[in-house]
Amino acid sequence: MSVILQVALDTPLHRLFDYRLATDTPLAAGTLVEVPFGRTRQVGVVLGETTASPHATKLRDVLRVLDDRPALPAELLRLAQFCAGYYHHPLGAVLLAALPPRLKNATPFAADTPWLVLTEAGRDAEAPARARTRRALLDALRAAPVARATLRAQGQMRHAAALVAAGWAAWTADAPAVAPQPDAPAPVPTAEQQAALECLLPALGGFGVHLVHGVTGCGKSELYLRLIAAALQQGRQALVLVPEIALTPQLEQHFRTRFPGRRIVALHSGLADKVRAENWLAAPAADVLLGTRLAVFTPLPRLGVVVVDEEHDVSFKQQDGLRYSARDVAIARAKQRAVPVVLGSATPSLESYAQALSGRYQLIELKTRAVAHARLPEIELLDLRHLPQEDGLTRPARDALAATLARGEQSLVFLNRRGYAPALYCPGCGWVAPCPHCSARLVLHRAAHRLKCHHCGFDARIPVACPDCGNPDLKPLGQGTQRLEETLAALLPAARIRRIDRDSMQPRAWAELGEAMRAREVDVLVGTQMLAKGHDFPDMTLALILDTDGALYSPDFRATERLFAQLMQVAGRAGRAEKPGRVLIQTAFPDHPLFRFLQQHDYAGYARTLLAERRRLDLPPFTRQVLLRAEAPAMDAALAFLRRAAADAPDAARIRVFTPTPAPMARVANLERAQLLVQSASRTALQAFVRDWRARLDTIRPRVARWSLDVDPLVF
DNA sequence: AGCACGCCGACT
DNA sequence: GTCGGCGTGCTC
Repeated sequence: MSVILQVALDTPLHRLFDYRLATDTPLAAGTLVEVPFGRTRQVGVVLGETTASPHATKLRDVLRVLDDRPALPAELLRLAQFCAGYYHHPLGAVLLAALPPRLKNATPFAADTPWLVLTEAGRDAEAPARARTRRALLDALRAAPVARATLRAQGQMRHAAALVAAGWAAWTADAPAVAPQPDAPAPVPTAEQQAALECLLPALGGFGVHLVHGVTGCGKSELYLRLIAAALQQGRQALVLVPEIALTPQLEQHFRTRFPGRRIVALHSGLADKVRAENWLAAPAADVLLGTRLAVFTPLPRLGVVVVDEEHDVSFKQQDGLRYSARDVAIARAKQRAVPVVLGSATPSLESYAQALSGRYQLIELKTRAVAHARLPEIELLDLRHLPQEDGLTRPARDALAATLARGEQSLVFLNRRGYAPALYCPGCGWVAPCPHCSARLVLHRAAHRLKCHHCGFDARIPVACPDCGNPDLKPLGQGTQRLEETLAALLPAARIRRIDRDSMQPRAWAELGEAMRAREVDVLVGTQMLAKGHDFPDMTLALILDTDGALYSPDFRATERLFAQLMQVAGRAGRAEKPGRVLIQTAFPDHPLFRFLQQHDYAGYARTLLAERRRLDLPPFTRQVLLRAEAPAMDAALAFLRRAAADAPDAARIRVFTPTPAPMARVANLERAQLLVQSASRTALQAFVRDWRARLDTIRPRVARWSLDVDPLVF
């Protein structure tokens, strides 16, 4: 007998494809199959069966049912369905984006054995006293099975192999249920944490979004751990999302010491394809799944609670392909599964904060630092209108750096401009090196002997002379992190200086940096916004912030918002120990209201002010950002089309289209780029408008080269 | 997205 | 005469 299968494929086409399959037993929805598609082969997901197809004459046969890997559970199909609708992305593309790369590959995947477990013989085995690592591993196994990936990460594969060879341990596909091992004792909660727990614990068992707004060092993690412990106690699973790979190993370690008897699995893009597939397959049996944004699409049959740490972090947004926000998908998933989701941040995103103020999310505020004696740092403004600068540094800034070094403490210098200098200019005629592909200026990278465009990636050699007047004496203009590093080296010859920016950091160098900081091998950290997130350095007592002024009065109000969050995070880095921290900010606009809130460490006040400002400007609450890229004639046609569609929208929808910056068009890589905000007072009207408009965009001529929809709505 | 088909300009 | 540019259309 043969059936017709409806298969979702990874194409930009918003429809399913029908295939014939000779079979007697029905295939479950979610089963993976390999099918011929055009002249290629593709892995697809079976979503249904029919007996008749409108494409009966074109039907081709399924090549293979991929029964070496489990079918996607219904739970995940539902989540993908939501994402496809919400992000206007083809269902097949969503489903295949959710799958780890190795499982998208049709070549047979040997279901592996990710868990190392203790054998009967190993239970009472005694490892030689001298083999300390082996003994420790044996003890760890007595408590709980350990994942292969963990052993690999800890460089313990050799010892694991030795235990297996001795017959004391074995690799298995599923970690067997372990003898219940008590969770490690939790520290005594502060009164604030206790109050927060009294709100959160009863929320287990039902959907709700809880926004934990807590200052740096307030003990948010302890709150997560207690909530997760409670969920685990009920036999449920926890999903924990963090913004960066760099944060997963240390967090994993933290969880492992707190929950020695639990199965903890990590998932992020830094894992090798095979490990990632193994962990994805191991997730249904795990207790805690810890990972970056991609972990939000992992099967978790007993999901009990979701935690999104640093919820404001932009790393949760995927910027290409399926442009999703893992934070928002996490909320959708929690809603589908009727479990609570906890969003935590010292500087919540405005959209989350607005939801909390309106009462749709529960707001939990932690205002005191849990770390003993920790005080919030003093924030001082250095007025650039009155203080002269030398190489971008004022006298008080220099003195503070020298004094901090003399005390043997660490400093951080924040300058959000990588490269040597943001421009190269000719003192003879005023020429400034422009990017030939876009409207930006080229940035001087002196060490690499290049001029680079930070917008479109254009890259050229440094010219030997001015192309306009022939002057060979071209000068760097302004300060970049590389030049600042040079200046600081001259100013503080004894200091050990480390630069942290996209040019200096290999993707996974954070752990090493943390080590170096703790070992006091670094005196001064210089860097860009990369410094604004992540790690705590206990002996950092000075943060110096340079050149914020561009973002202060940027026409894009979101730039100012981002700046505040960054400054808040950087300020939080200073003075976590008993030593008081100092934050110095060089600015020509000390009267800007942002600084008043910053000095009072009042993020909530700042957020409220911004939200009030938006209301005053009568911005409709629901916003979607649309990015278009096209050649000029196509862009004109697309914009006209969009405006007409907005004008034609029914009155109830009140669709508004506007460009957020005075100069919305920037030339990037020879394409016009337009950034548009589409707004409406009604979320559903906006959703319908965008879907309709998107579908018709494909039909306008000349064609739009590329377009994309930003991931999440701004709401206030 | 890929990939082929097809219709016009500049080359050995 | 053909090589190849990218506009248009198709994939069960």
